[in-house]
Amino acid sequence: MKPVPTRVARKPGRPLSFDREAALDAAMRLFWEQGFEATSVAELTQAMGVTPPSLYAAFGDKRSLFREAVDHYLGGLEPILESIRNAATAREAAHRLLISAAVGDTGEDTPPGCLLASSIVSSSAGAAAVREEIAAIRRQIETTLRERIASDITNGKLSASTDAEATAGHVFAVIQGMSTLAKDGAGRDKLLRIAETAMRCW
Amino acid sequence: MKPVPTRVARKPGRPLSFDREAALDAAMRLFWEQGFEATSVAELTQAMGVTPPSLYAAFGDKRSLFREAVDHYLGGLEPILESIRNAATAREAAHRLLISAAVGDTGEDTPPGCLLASSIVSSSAGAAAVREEIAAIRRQIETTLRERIASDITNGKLSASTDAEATAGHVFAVIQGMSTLAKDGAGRDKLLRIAETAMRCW
DNA sequence: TAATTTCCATAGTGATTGCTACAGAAACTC
DNA sequence: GAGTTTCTGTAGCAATCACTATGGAAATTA
Repeated sequence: MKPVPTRVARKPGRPLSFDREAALDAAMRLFWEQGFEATSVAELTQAMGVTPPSLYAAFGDKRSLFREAVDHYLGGLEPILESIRNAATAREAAHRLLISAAVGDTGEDTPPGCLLASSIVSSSAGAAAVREEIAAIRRQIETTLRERIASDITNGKLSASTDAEATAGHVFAVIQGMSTLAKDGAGRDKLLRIAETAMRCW
Repeated sequence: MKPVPTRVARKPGRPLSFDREAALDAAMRLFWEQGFEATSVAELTQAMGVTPPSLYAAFGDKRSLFREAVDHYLGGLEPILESIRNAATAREAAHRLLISAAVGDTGEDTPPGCLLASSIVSSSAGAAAVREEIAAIRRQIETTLRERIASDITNGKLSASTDAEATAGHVFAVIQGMSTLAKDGAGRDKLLRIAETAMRCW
């Protein structure tokens, strides 16, 4: 059998005239800074360097673009959950989450705060469905941490009197809160010290 | 001199046909639930039982109404700051703040979460000024708590190695975060246990 | 080159945004 | 009652919202 010539998988017709990844990154930054509802499609097209029809052809509607931006921000949800499950101890998992949040909230060339924590905390009735999607992601991370804590309790690594739900909830509350503090002007050093303070209750 | 008859201070002309306080309360609840930007004036007028011209005559514009709603929510900022300053210890002040937040975030006939914490965390460029006003209130409360902690350090009630800024920031982060957790479905019991967990780092 | 396929720019859709002009109704003072 | 003052309801303002129909340009394959 003659080998089929390795054809470059190229679709017929005119190719995209813009860098899809770069455009998505620009959209992510805008959502990160202003939130989902406060960011208009007009602002998005301008920041992405793309006209409205191209945006809708490439990303669907505003909600789909936002979902993709969130995924682009997280770099996939599953790796995050896995890193929690695979940490040596629950305490270390929590510690890493807090430090990552503090650092991520105060990047030099990214908006302050956390996209996941701040882009839809309140919403109009119309955007309630989008809000719930993001809330589900937040809850998934929290749940995974709670299960990791519960696992350490069973293994004896943590005191049997530990309240897994409250401990995970506390870590998560601090993460959410640090995002607002960052948006209100707090710097990386302060956030890192808050993270260390939060770890003292373990 | 004949005493001037104690005249009831009544303005001439037709009086307001609606209860200003009740209308403000309705507006507060809507802002509390949906946030500042996601709440439209049309929704407000409907919930308040008032037509647009009456709303604007009584409260100015949407921003002024929001400011008044925030004040109505807090019951004045100064009493809160005073209760922090007058607490027996900084620790007790923090404890009370956390418990009040947990309880306030989970009222039975009020929206979940905290108006101050969740109504403008992100905003469009146009509402950035309003956002900053609320951020200033948040910072004032945090600063007052930090000063109360610093005071206890000087008095020897707290270890000299205590990081006042990080400790106050931690309390504040938990308060902000609990609001999001409440909006995501957490109940009062869970929030109260998170508050107790947060106090363990003292 | 011809045919095909896809993308892009212009322009505009109806709906909603915060806000207000206008006219008339209502409650006051005298 | 007359006159004044203020509030209310209708109706609509320009601007913006998310989104799209259409015609033509561009890059492909054959």
